[in-house]
Amino acid sequence: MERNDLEKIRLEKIESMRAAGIEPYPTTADYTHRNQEAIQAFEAAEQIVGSEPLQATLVGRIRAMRPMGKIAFAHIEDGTARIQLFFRINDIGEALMSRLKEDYDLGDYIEASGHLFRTKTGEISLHVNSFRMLAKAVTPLPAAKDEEVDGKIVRHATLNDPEMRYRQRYADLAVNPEVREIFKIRTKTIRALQQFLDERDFIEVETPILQPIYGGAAARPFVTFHNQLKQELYLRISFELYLKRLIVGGFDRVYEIGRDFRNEGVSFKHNPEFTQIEFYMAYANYHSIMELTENMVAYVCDQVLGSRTLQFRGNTLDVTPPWRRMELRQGLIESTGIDINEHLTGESLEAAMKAKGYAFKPTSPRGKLIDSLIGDYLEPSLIQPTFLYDYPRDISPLAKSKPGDPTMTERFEGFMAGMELCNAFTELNDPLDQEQRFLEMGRDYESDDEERHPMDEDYLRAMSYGMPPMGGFGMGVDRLVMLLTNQQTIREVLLFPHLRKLEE
RNA sequence: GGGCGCGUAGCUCAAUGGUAGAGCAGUGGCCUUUUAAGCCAUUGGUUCAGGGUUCGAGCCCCUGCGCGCUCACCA
Repeated sequence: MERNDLEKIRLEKIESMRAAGIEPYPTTADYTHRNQEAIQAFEAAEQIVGSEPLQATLVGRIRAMRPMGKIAFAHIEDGTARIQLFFRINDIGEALMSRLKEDYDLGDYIEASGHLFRTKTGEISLHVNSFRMLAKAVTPLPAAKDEEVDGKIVRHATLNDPEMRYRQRYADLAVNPEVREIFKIRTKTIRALQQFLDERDFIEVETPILQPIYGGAAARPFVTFHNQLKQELYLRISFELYLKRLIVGGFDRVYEIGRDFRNEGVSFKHNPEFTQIEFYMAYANYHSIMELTENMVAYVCDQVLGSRTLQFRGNTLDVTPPWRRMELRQGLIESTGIDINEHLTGESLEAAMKAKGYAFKPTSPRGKLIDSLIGDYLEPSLIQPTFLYDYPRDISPLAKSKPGDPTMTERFEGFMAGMELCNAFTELNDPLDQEQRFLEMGRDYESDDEERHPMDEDYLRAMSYGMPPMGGFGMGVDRLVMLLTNQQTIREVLLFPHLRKLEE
C-alpha cells in the first residue's frame, strides 16, 4: 500500500512507540462511562454539595488537540458524545507529557482516567492522571478541526467531495456528524414501520432473494448462476408473489422489509439495490390499505421526527391523515385535459397526446402511455400527500379488476413532494383471471423481452388452492427516508451507494 | 446510453497561456484553563491519465477514466 508523507510520519511514530515498549494496538480497552453517561453523571453529582470528585475512565477518538506547553487540551469522541480532556504536567509528569505530544495525533483512539471537573469556561472535562493509546491511526481523517456551537459539532474543511464521501463512507461518517444522523433516522424509520405492523398482528417474514422465476414488478432482473445445480437464478425484483403464497398458507398478515434488485438506470432516486417494504393483509381491500398507509406514515413521522410535518425541498409536507384522494382518471383530466376513458386503445390515446403536443414513446401500450402522462404531468404537482386511485388494468397485472369496469383495477399509488412513494391494490385472487393477465403481459411486452412478466405456474397453483381477498402494499423505504431527512438523492440515505468500479 | 459541467497539496479551495498558492492538517520552536487556542519558522504537487497545439499548458484541442447534474430508461 502506498503511503503519503503524513502517513509515513505516523508509521514512524508507531515504530518509536514500540521501541519504547508501548503497544499502539492493545487488545483491551477499559472505561467506566460512555462519554454521554459521564457528562450526565457529573451534572447529577454537581447538584450534591460537597460530593467527592467523580472518577472516570473514558475512551474515544481524538478530534481536537491543543497542546500549550505544560498543559494540553484534547477533545475525544465516542458513539455518544464529545468530551474534553485536560492534561497537566503536574499530574502526569514530564515523560507522559512528551509522549502525548510525540505519539498522539488526531484520529487516534485513547483511553484516559482521572476525575471530572469544569474548566474556567465551564466546560465539563476529564482531568487526566493517566492515559494510553488504544489504536493508532495511520491515515489522517479528512477534516481539519472541530468546534462546538450551541451543542452542535461543527467540523471545518471537512470531506466534501461526494465521490470520496460515498467511496470512503467510513471517513465520511467519521468526520460528518450530520451524515451519521441520517442513518440513525433510517434505522428508526425501519424500527417504526416494524412496530406499527407488529402492533397490528402482522408477522415479519423472509422470502427468497435468489429466485428461479422473478416477478411482482416490471423490471429487468440481475441474473446469476448456481454452479452445482447448473441453474440460472434471478435476484428478486419484488417480494410480492412469495408473500402472497404465505397468505394462501394461512398467515393472514405478513410483511417483509428487505432488498430488491433492479438492473436498470441509476439516478437520484434509483439504486440497483434498494430497500422495500411490502405487506399483505387478508380480508382488506385498497380502501382499508389506504387508511393503513396514511396512519403508518404518520406513525413513522411521530416516532422518528416527533412531528407530522416535514420539510422537503422547501415544501412543508403535512402527513396527518386523511390524505387527499384523487381518482387517477380525474387527476389526468385536470392535469392534461385527456380523459383516458375516451381512449381505450393505445392508438387512440397516442393520437390524443399527439394532438396536445405531449411527449410519448411511439407504439407504447396504452398503460405505458398513461404511466408517462402521470409521470410527466400529474406526479410533479402532487406535493402534499395524495393517493391516486383506480389504475388501468394493463399496467396492473396483479391487481383485482374494478367491479363494473373491466379496464380498471382497484389500485392506488401514494405521492408526496412530487415523488411516487408507494403502490398498493386489492390483490387479484382469481386464478383464471391471473393466468389471463400473465398471458396478456407476455403479449404486450413481447417487443421488450427482458421486462415482460414471466408466467409463474407455481404462483397460479398457490392461488388455485384458494386465496382470500386481500390488500397488498409496497413502498420504497429509501424514498421515505429521503423525505424524512430532506435529502435530494437516494445516495445520501444509502450507507454504501453503488458506484462504478475504479480501474486499479 | 446522450447532453452539460467538474477533477490542483492529506482536507477545503485559489491561480489572463508566462516561476503552482492560501487556510487547516503535518514538522520544529515558544506557551500552565484552551476550545477552529495563539505566536514564530517550515515541509509538502506526476495539477485524474495519455496524446496534441504552442517558444511556453493547471488553463486551449483530442482520447480515456471517475464523479455530479440532466435526458432516456425505470410499476
